[in-house]
Amino acid sequence: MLKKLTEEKLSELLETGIAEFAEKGLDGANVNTIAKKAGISVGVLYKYYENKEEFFHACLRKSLDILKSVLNEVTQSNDKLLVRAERMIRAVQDYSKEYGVYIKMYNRIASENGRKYVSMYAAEIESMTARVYTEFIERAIKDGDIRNDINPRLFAFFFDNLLTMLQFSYCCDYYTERARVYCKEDFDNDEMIVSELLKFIESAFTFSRSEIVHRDQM
Amino acid sequence: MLKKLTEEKLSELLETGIAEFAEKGLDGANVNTIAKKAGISVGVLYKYYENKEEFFHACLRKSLDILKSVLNEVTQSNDKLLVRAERMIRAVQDYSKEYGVYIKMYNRIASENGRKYVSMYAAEIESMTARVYTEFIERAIKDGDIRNDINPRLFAFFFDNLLTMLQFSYCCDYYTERARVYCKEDFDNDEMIVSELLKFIESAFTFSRSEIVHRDQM
Amino acid sequence: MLKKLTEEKLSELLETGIAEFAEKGLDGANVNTIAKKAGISVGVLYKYYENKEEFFHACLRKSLDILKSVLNEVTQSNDKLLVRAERMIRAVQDYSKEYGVYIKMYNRIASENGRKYVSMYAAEIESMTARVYTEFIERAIKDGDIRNDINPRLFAFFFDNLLTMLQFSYCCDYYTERARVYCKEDFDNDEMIVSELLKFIESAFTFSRSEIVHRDQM
Amino acid sequence: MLKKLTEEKLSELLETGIAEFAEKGLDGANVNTIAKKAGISVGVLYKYYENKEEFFHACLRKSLDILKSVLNEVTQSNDKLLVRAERMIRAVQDYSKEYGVYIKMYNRIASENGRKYVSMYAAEIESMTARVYTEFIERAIKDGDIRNDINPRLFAFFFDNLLTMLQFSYCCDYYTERARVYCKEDFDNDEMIVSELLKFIESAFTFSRSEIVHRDQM
DNA sequence: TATGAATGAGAATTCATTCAT
DNA sequence: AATGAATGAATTCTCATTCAT
Repeated sequence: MLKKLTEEKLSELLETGIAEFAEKGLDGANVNTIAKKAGISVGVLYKYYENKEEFFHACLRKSLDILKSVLNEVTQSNDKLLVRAERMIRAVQDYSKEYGVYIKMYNRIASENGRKYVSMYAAEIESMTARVYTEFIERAIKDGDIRNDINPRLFAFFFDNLLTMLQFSYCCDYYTERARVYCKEDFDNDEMIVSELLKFIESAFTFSRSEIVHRDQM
Repeated sequence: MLKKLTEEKLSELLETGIAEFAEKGLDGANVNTIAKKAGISVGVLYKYYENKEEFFHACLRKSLDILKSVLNEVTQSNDKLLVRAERMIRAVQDYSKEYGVYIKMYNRIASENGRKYVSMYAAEIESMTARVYTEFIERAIKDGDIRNDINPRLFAFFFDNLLTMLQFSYCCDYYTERARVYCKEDFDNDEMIVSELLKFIESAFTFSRSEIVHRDQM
Repeated sequence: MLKKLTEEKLSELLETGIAEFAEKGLDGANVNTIAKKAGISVGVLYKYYENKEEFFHACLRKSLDILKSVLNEVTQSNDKLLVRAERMIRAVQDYSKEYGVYIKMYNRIASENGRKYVSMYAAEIESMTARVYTEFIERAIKDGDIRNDINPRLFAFFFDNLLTMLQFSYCCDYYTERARVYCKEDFDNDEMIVSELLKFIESAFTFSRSEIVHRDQM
Repeated sequence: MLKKLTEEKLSELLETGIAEFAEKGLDGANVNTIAKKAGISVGVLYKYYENKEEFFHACLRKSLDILKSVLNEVTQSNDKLLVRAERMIRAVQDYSKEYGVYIKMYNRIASENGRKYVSMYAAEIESMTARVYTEFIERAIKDGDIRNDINPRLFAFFFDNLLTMLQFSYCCDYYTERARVYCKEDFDNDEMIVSELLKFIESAFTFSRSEIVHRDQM
C-alpha cells in the first residue's frame, strides 16, 4: 500500500489489537493476523512497537485510558452517595455496550498471574476510584448522610466489587452467562437491575448494626 | 497396584497442569514442561488426552470440581442467612490459601472470550450456587427473616458477586493488589473483612426501602 | 525420520555447519538449510544448541580442536629447528587438503571484529604454538644452534606468520589466488615451496648482523 | 556546488559503509543503519547502488584503492632492498592507525570463500605488489646485492606474507590479540618490531645455503 | 530529485504432536 | 504400554528494497 500511516491508521491498529487480544489474550493472538486485519504490514507494527508484548501493553493502556476517562466523567459529581451510585450503575449499563472490548481487556489483565506489570496496572487503575469512593464515603459519614460505624475503605471496596462484577456481567462471555443463570430474563431488564442493586447498596450504607440489633430478628 | 500408580501419576499430572495453566494460561503453558514437571513422558499425556486443549479442559474440570465440592460443603446448612454468610466468608478466607490455584483456574476461564465452551462452564458451575442462594433467600423471605421487597435472584447474584470478588482478591495477583489499594493493611485483617462485609450484607438484606424512606433522607 | 540422533549424526551436523559457516560466515549461513543438509530437523539442532551463535561456536571449537591436535602432533619432536620447520611446512601442505574447512573456519574467526569472544579464541589457540615456538628458539640459541642476537618471541611470531599465511594460501580462496599471483605455477610445486621457504627461514635464524656487516654490501 | 555536496555525501556514505562492513561484514551490517549514520536516506543509496552487495563492493573498492595508493607511494623508491623493507615496515606501522578500517575490509574479503569476485579482487590487488617486489628482488640479485640462489617470486611472496600479517596484527582484533600472545609488551615497541623484522628479513635475503652449509651445522 | 515509511519475504526459534524404540 | 527424541508447521521479528510523496 505504501501509504503514510495516518493517526487513524495507527488508532485502527490499536483497535484491531485490542479486539484480538481481548478475544485471545497476549499469547493466543497472532501479530501477523492483527497487522493484516488492520490493513498494514507487520513491519509498521514493529516500527511503532518494540515487540508483541509492548504492543499488547499499548493496547491495554489505550483500553484502560478510555475506561479511566469514562469513569472520571461519571464520578465527577457533588450529589449524594445514592444518586451517584445510581448514575454509576446506569453508566456501566450504557457504556458496557460501546466499550465492551476495553472492559474485556481490563478483565484480561486482571486474570494474569505471575507477571510483574500486573500489580503496577492494578495500583495505577484502582487508585483513582479507591480514593474517590473512600473520600466520598468519609464525607457522607461526616455529613451524617450514612451510618458512621463502617470502615470507609472496605465499604468502598465492596461497592466497587459490585460495580466491577456488573461491568464484567455485561461484557465478558463467562460473566454474562453467569448473570443469566442467576438473574434469568431479569438480566435484560436494566431498570430492575438498577433498582435492585440500589436497594442492596442503600441499606448497606444506611443502617447501623445497633439499629439492626434492637429491632432485630434474622 | 499398577492402576493405583497410574491414577496417582495422572492426578499429579493434572495438578501440575493446573499450576502451569493457572500461571500462564492455555497458550502460555508448555505441554512438554508440564509432563516433565509431573515426572511423566508427553507420550502418556497424549495417551490420555487428545490434545493440549482437551488436557486444559481436564485441568479446568478438576479445578472446578474441587471448588464445587468445597462450595457444596459450605452451603450445606440450615442456619439463618447471616450465619451462613459468615460461614461462607470464612470459608473463602480459609480455602483461598489451599485452593488458590483452582480459583486462578476459575478466574482464567472467566476471562476467556469467544470460546463456545465458556458458557457451558458458566451454566454448570454457577447453576448450583445460584439455585442454593436463591432458594435460601426465598425461604428467608417467607420465614420473615429478611425483608420481602427484594428480587431473590438478583440479591443472590449480588451476594455471590461479593464473595467471588473476595475469592479473587485472596488468590489472583491483580485482585490482590487491587484489594490492597482499597483496604490497605486492613486487607490482612481477616476478622475485619468478615465483620465489615457482614455489616454490608446484613443491612442490604434486612431493611426495606419504606423503612429507609420514613426514617430518612440520604 | 524420527530416528535417534546418533553420535555420527551429531558429528555430521557439525561438519555440515562447519562447511556452511566456512563458506558464508555466521550471519550468512542459514540454520534451516544446515539442518536440512545434515538430514535432521531444525528442532534437534535447537535441542543441542541454545541458538545459532552457540551452534556456530560449537562448529568453531570443533574446527580449532582438530587443528590443535594436528598441530600438537607436528610440533612434538626433539629435532633441530630447521628439521622441525620442514616437518611443519610439509604438514601444512599435507593437511591443508584434508582439513581445509577447519582452516577456513579459523580464518573466519580471525577476520571477525568487535566480538568479545574473538580475543578469547586468540588467547586460547595461539598460546600453545607461541610457547612451543618460543621455547624451541630459546633452546636453540642456548645450544648455539642459531644466532643469539634475536628476540625469541618476535622470531617465533614471524615464523608462525609465515606458516599461517601458507595455510591460508592452501585453503582460502583469496589467499590461494594471491599465492598464485605471486608464485605462478610454482605454487603447485610443493617441493619448491618447501625448499624456498626453508631457505628463507634458515638464513633468518642462522646469521647475525655482525656477520652481515663485516661481509657486507646489500 | 550541488554536485560537490553530493560527492562529499557520497564519500561519507562510503566511509560509513566501510566502518560498518569492517565491523559486521556484508551480512551483519544494516543498510538502513548505514544510511542513517551517513545522514542520507536509503533512497539515495539505492539510487547509486543496485543493491546491498553492490554497495558493499563499492566500499571494498574504495578501501582497496586507498590501500593501493598508499602502497604505491611507499614502494616507489630506488633504494636498496633493506632500506625499502624498513620503509615499508614503518609505513605499515604509521598507516595502520589511520587506515585501520580499510585493512579490516581487506581482511574481510580475504576471508570470504566461495564467491566468484574474490579471486578477481585478489588478482587485481596483489598483482601490483607481486610485480614490484619480484622485479625488485630480481634486480637486487642481478646487482649482486643479495644472494642469487633464490626464487624471486617466492621470496617476494614470503616477504609480503610477513608484511600482511604485520598489518593485520596492528588492525584486526584477532591478530592483535595473537600478536600480543607472541610478542607480549614488545608488540607496543615499534622500534623493536622494525629492527627484529628487518633482522629476520635481511639474513633471509643475504645468505646462500652454500655459505650456511660450509660454516655450519644447525 | 530525495525521502523514509511501508512492505513482506525470509530467517531464527518454539513447541504441539508423533511414533520408533 | 511408556518413552522422549525428532519433527516441522507456525510464529515472531528483521531488514533489503520499493515507491508515493
